[in-house]
Amino acid sequence: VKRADLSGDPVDIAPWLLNKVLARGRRAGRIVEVEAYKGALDAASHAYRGLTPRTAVMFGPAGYLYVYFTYGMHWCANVVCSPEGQAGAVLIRALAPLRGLDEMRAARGSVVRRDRDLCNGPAKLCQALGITGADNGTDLLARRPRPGPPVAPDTAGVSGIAVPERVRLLDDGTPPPPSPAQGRRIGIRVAVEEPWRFWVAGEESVSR
DNA sequence: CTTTGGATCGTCT
DNA sequence: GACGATCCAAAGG
Repeated sequence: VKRADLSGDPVDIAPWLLNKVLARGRRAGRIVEVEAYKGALDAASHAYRGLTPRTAVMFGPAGYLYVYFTYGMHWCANVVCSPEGQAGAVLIRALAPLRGLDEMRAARGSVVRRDRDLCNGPAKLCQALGITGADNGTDLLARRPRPGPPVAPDTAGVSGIAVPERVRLLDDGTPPPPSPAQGRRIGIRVAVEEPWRFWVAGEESVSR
């Protein structure tokens, strides 16, 4: 994935992101459901009211991860797609699990029975991949994990040097669906009518 | 399968 | 001080 491909109108970028891969360490899933948020042009966007500490990442360059906390307990992840000073983003709403299902299941808890329930929601996929506020501002296009200060036992490699598993956006060659399903966004109170949600038709891992 | 209500806290007014 | 780009358990069909 190239940064230029992610810089533009979120409504165009969103369907383009379908069938790309979101990965962290061994865990990976195919993006099957997204929503576009058009920043200053979109009353439902967190960036609608302008630059705040929370929304700062959205005002930066494209290809970075915007993570926010909601409902007092959940994290959700967005791909920033900002052409020149705009603050657009695409919310990742669901993944079809590809690899590291065992780690996902461990991270999600024993509640989950079916594989399709591991990542079929914006907060569920963050839980499955271990995405939290600590990942806000991550460059999704960075080639390699850079050595970081935090040396946690569970992330330390054989060498003893911490190798944080960073969230990445990958293209495994699967093209976006030629004609994705499209409809209204979910869970918002304003700009409800805009058809800026896109998903892979017939995919079972799309959110309920 | 669907519907309903509770949990819980960062963020901005 | 109000509310949210949600999830889950419980209960009913």
